[in-house]
Amino acid sequence: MADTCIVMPFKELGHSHRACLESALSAAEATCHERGIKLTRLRRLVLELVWGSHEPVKAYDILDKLKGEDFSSAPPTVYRALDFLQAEGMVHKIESLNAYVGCARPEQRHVSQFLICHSCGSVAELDDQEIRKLLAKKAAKLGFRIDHEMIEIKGICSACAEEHK
Amino acid sequence: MADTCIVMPFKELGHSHRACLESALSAAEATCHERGIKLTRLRRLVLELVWGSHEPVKAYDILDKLKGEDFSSAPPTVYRALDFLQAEGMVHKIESLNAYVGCARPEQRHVSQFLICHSCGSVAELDDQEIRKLLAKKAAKLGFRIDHEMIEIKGICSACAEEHK
DNA sequence: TTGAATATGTTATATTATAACATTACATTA
DNA sequence: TAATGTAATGTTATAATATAACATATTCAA
Repeated sequence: MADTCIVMPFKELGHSHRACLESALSAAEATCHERGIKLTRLRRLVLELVWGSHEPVKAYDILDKLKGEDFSSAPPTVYRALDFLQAEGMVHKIESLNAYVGCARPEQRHVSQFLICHSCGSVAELDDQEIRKLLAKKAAKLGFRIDHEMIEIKGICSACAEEHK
Repeated sequence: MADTCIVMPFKELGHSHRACLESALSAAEATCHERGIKLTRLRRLVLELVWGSHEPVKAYDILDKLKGEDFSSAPPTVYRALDFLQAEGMVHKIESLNAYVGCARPEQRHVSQFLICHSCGSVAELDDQEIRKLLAKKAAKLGFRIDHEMIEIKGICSACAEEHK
């Protein structure tokens, strides 16, 4: 199964979230620079807040946290920043949760499959060509042309399964 | 690809929606009878409204249509009916649209993959074992135990593709 | 330095969904 | 059939999510 790219694994033991966050921020900076777009202070801050954990973050929770900063904390502020970050692949929206997760690989456009642990709430992101190919094949069989795929799988991650054994 | 069960195809030329609706309602009646649960007048009406078309229907649109009937048209009325219908497999929620579609096979529990045409808005439903198996394999590889899968694919159905040729 | 484009602020409101408690309908059985 | 319990629905209020529309500020190129 060399086709499975794990864009973001479930958090492992000894995960340094500080390093994780910093790497995500530099990837975002680099990508913006490359694309000639701006990671403004607001956008960067929202991105940091989304990256606060590996659990999906809600727009209004971000909004609350913005209150400590010198930004307007009216809804459009955060939704606009999220729209930008989404469009640039720096965050993904989890549709079934109305929440957002950071993406570690904004520079590389990809199609994600999300695994969501409903015990610890954390999310892993895959970019699996085999899954995509199979879906494409099935769709083609029906004459359907795919533009966008939403795949969100809920269950229990291995760490949580261990714990409750 | 004998593994692909098309629970609900895209609407075909000459589709008789009257027959389609009636068949869905009898399937619902039969399933309720079998399970010893009640398809009350309200639930039946909401189910009919969801089955008004092959396009996902919004809760508040159903609510508006309830206004003509002698039911309360406060939100809980419709959400409760939808919750019941969902739990019994008579409707499915399309998470990426916050909307509901009818299911023609409530008697047979299944896992759906939805194809959503963003030109005509209509939805097809598959229950494809090959897709499920592949996802199960990928998840197992990561020690993830799947409880629930949401697969919503957006694109252009063949009829719409023909039309815009 | 001015004008166009982009980004953010602000106010209001739309949309989606649930909590909490009251009432009604209905089936069971004493 | 009256009493009782459960399921279903009604009602009021509010929570949670998201966008419209217009105002202001910033940036940057001409």
